Amino acid sequence: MLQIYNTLNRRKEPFEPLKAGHVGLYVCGVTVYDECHVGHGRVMIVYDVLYRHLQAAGYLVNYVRNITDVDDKIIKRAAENNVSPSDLSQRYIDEMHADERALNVLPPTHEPRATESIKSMVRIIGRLIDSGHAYAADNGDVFYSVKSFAEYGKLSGRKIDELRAGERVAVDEYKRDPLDFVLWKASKPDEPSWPSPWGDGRPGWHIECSAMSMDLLGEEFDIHGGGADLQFPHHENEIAQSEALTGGRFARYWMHNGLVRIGDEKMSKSLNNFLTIRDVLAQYSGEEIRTFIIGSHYRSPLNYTSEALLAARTALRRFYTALRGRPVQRAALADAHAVDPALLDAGYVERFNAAMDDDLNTPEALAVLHELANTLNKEAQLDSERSIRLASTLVCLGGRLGILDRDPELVLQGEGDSDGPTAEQIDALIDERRTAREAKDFARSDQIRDELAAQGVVLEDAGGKTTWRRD
RNA sequence: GGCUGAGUGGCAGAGUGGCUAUGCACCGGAUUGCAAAUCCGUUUACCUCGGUUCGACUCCGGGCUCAGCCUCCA
Repeated sequence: MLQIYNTLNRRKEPFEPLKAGHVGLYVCGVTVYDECHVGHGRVMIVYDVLYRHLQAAGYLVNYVRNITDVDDKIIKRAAENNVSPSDLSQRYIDEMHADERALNVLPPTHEPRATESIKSMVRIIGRLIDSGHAYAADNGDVFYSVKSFAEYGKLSGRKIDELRAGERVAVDEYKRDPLDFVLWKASKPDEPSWPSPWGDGRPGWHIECSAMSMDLLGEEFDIHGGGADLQFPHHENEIAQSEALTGGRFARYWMHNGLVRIGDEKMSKSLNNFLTIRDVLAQYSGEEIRTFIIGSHYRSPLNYTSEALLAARTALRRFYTALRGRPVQRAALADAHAVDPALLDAGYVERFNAAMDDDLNTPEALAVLHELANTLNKEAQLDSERSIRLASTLVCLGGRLGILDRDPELVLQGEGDSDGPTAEQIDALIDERRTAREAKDFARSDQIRDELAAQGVVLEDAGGKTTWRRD
């Protein structure tokens, strides 16, 4: 049974969905004013792995991940670039989708944009004002009254008094209390705006997620996820708005992924120390990035280093080497819910599931795959029944993590790699080398191997045959 | 200052109140014409000080160090 660490209670809890067999999952997506960086990539991948695991466990998952496409930064960046905010956000949405494809991230069930749910936001804000949880200020802004919600702080473990003592909240003359946050922002003349009972304006960030999640998942739903940096104030505010509105529970399980660091510091736009997914893709494959991400537990901080990326590359090469030449019925494994158990090794599947059920312990799951690869390597015969079953298990379980779904031959031979000799040239040299070896002309044979090695091509003689791969 | 969380072998990174994590690296061996890949074996741990316990890296408390949040942030 799946256990999830619930930030609300600070412990692992058995996952019990509201409605048997169904899961409503909401994840805070990105604000689209720039390219996605590795930290965004981690969110995409972590919840993609959760999505895949839930599906494999037989759940019908309604996975919602929003797009914030109205925001101060978008407006500012659009003005700088002399384009409309909607053109700017559309451009970065397209780029985000390209990044996701490169990282083998499945599209969520719904990907709502904030600008498509403005009516819901206005309705919610109106009700919050009616019930005394919000107030309209004289300048057209609407604020949420934090002290009107007794449980404020329950997610992040803060108390209103302590926050107040911090004295770091910006003072705003229109706020009744410095802790209050904006639900609706009056717009300036040249900014995007929508009509509302409080004048033309646009929504605050926090209300967007409450509106979109409730629109698509209902007032109460199963899992809400996002980066650890959103815990406070964003998620705290979502809870305050939503539970004040409905009087009931909002999300039942709160999941927070750890942040990506670089040089022991959080990778972020504001620190300007980020690498975009695109930057990294110039050097490493999406699958390598993905393997790097799932190599640590999702709640831990993760340091970005080239050593770690190279380690991920090595790990993948080991898996693909183990799979090379072994027949696998890929088609039969494609549908995660409907794999015939007879095709798989029950022991490894069980260990893998146990790791994943333990709050998505992907490093442990990966360790199981390494042991599986080891067992597979010991099975000398490529097409024995056992070999096929083990290889199928490796591919199937790898697929649950979103890796190992490519043709080993193509991966090892550097699919799409344009530098270096062509496959035909390599094959010709291998032929020549074989002739030399048969004549015991090892000088020539080694010369050919060295020349290819210098061009990044590694030859391997095994079982009387020579195979090659690009390094 | 307050609130979270973390400190594991050369590196990355799981986990457990007493039993091999795993991968990379290192060393030795098998295999190979030599390599590569693979297999086998070996070495190196649990921040610190107390407490609980027959026994703690694992539980409890103090300390130290680090990170995140308290302002937009995945």
